[in-house]
Amino acid sequence: MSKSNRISMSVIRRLPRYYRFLSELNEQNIDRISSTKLAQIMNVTASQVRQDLNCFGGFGQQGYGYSVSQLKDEIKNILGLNNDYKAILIGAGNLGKAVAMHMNFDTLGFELTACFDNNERKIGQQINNITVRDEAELEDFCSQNHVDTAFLCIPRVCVENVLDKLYSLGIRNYWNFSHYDINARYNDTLVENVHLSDNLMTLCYRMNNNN
Amino acid sequence: MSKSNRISMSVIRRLPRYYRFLSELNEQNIDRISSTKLAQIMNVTASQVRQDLNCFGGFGQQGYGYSVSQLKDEIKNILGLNNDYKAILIGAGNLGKAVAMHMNFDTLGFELTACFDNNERKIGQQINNITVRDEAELEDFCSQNHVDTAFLCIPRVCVENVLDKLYSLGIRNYWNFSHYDINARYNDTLVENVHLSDNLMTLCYRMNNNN
DNA sequence: TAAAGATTGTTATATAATTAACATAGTTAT
DNA sequence: ATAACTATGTTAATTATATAACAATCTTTA
Repeated sequence: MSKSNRISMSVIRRLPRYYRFLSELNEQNIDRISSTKLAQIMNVTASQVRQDLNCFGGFGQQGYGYSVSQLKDEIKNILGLNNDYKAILIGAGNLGKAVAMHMNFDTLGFELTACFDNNERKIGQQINNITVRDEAELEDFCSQNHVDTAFLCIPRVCVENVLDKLYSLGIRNYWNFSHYDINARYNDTLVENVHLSDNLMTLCYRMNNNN
Repeated sequence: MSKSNRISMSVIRRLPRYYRFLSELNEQNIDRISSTKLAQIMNVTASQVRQDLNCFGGFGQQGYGYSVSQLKDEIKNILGLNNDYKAILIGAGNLGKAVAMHMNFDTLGFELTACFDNNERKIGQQINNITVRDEAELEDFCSQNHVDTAFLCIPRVCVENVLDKLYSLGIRNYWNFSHYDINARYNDTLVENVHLSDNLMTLCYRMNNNN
């Protein structure tokens, strides 16, 4: 984390991609790579690779390149994937379940510690060793357990209500699958949005204009 | 679609957001809005709003602003949401199910016409009036029915195999939830990726550096 | 161990995206 | 009908991002 003046979002959003490709190379027991080679594989320019990496420090060596496993670990550290941020999931519908079952949170810096829903039929269900709790227990749980992040997998109309509660309980970080604009209501929050329908609309546009 | 020389991806990816906010305004029976007002609501600059919209034509009127419902419809047309692209879903696991049940495809320019899985237990299940078919039927189905797009909700290791088949059947548009790099294998394809873990890693980074 | 080759880190250049400025044209109020 | 506003469309300026260039330095080989 040597020279972190202020890293641009463009760079930050590329880091997971570097991490993925380096992990693959590592699994293939390739222990050395040049920016040119890595750029080819990732379909970017070598310049970009070198500039991106140099935002965080000189991990390479002239005439040699980069050590795959070292670089992978560096990026893992930069991303902070060794963290153990406590997360709760709000909404145990299809999307919530998919998210809970599909992701390896422990390799992503998180631990899913609880799951809440307000639907009678969902409460009590098991998802990956976690029992779905009644949303009414949210306040109790959050005051008794440290919670860093909330994953919101509930319909847009339900968000405001839940968000106000979560915010009042001190939660400031959100992984948001709804279309509710969290930052507009609380601007001291940190939000990553997953707008699936936006993504699909973009595909639609591109299919129409084929580009 | 008047002055569509070449629209930048930055602009294209903002269109769904405009569409969402305009739809909201429309539901609130607000029939008129200025770029300044819209920009405030969306937390962007008025310049950007005007510039973005003017990529596609002069939808506003000096001294008045924009008609909300007209502008909404224009953007809907630009995005091509009136289309009826035939889509198939590959993978009826949690993620695939979530996607199938959660999205209103008809409002997004698509129609989900079939769903495939290679897991015995999944085959025959019903998802939103669609029966999960055996992946072995994929070839038959695609030759008997027109298919525009495939939604890939299968593990990375399974993609290559399925992709080769889909490509050979003429499918060139993909909504990809796996980490397989489709464009690297077939560069004449149109791909929108949903990389959930990349997104979560980004959140992790931002929590660490709180920005 | 010295010369040739490779590849980084970094600075300079080019391109893209965003924001600002403003003349033009329509709206509103009197 | 006219004057005072309002807000667009568009061009200009600024800022951000991506690419290219290259000197510095480590590696490899003979």
